Amino acid sequence: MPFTYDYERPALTVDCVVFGLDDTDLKVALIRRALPPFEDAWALPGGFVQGDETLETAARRELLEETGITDAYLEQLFTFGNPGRDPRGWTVTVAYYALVNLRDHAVKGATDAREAAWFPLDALPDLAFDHADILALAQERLRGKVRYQPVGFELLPEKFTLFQLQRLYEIILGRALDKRNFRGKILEMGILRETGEMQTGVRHRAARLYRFDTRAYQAKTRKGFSFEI
Amino acid sequence: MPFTYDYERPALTVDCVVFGLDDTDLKVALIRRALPPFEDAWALPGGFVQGDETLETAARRELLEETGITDAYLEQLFTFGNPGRDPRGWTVTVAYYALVNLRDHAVKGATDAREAAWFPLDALPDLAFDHADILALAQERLRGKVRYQPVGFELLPEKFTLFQLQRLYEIILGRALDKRNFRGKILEMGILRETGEMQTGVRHRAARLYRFDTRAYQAKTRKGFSFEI
DNA sequence: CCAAAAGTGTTAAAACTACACCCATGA
DNA sequence: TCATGGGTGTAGTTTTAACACTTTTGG
Repeated sequence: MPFTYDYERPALTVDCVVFGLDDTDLKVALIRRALPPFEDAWALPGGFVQGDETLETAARRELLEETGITDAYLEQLFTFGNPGRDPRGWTVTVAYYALVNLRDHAVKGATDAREAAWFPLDALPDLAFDHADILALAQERLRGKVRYQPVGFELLPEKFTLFQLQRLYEIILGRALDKRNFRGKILEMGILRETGEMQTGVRHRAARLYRFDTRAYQAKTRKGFSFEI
Repeated sequence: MPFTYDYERPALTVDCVVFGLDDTDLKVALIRRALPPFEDAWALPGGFVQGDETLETAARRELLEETGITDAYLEQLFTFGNPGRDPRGWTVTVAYYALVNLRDHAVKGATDAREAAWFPLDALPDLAFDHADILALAQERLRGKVRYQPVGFELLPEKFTLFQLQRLYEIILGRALDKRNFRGKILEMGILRETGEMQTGVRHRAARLYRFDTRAYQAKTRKGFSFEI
């Protein structure tokens, strides 16, 4: 059943840049395309938006269908609409970026009979369409955002050590941070709560586990506090 | 000549939130709609994107056609695609915000036989579609952006006094700033150049006129400088 | 002479930076 | 016993915030 319009209309897609963090790297989830164009090339998970869903709903749906990821932190990044960005014709894509923790979303992805894998940012394959541009913009946005909003926690498990948090910032910002200064500053903010639990199964002294205290953060934010690393 | 597709496609529009600054207020350019839906209601300037132009090109074209504004600072804001946001059917809009100085773009706008006018942000009329949401988001984005990037200058004439610049920040941020601290900080940055000229036609002591020094800013930025008010 | 903004320094408090050692644990 | 991170305090420096008066100009 075809659709007919008086004027030319674009195809509308969403694409997701999914960041995950492991012990040493920031990684991105990519899928291998099963169909032309760019058949067999790696690409961002994404697909066509349906007329009865919001853009964010479409992004979450595609994320689930193509990588098995649910409940990710998701935020709109930018809309790419250059003529010529898709060889099939006029296609506009609304790009999102997502933050997940790699432990929970470790090896899923083959759900939709498509191959999916995590790639470290410094060893990316060639990407389909203008997905390399989208990814570069997402990385830049993440670097900017992480300093002024507590989004980094989305990349960690619910309970985490201060060292994990520090390493997260070091990886994203690309520079070393001073341990004592970092710990002092972040604890001073009063937006972490001790869980009372300790790390287990590590081959060094066990660290305290903290949790991000959303309520405290929101309360402080209303009183003029602003997060900054 | 109709266009036929296998799947449903959205209509794609751009909308522009154009900010202008006068002596006391931040204002927004609105146009009065000539056609249904929302006939005679005030709305953001904008319109349909064509298949052979970029999104930004479309935004600039609509801005020119509907308000006569050219050469504005323009930046993509957010894409709104909720089903139901347009009573005519599935319509996705890529919103931009623009910064212009009101002196140069004072009373134009009636170009396209449409009524256009500047409204202060605290006395807005009811707006068509979800344009009130778009405008609110643009204002929030501007408030955030202006502190970390030197975009405020786009709202001023090319040559401006330090007092004009300070008032700009006071208006956008909504709080008073200390004169000596502000002047010290901004001059310290080394991104303003004295023009050697003075204000004329004011009924008080004439102030020095400065110009934003793009080259100095870029050079400093490459060396790690980062703008912050 | 009045109103309005121009222009100009200092000081106290707060925030930031750099820096080093002992402790606990599992391999 | 060794490697790995856990955990802790201080001093010097820099940045920020608060604060008031004289000057110039046009009306």
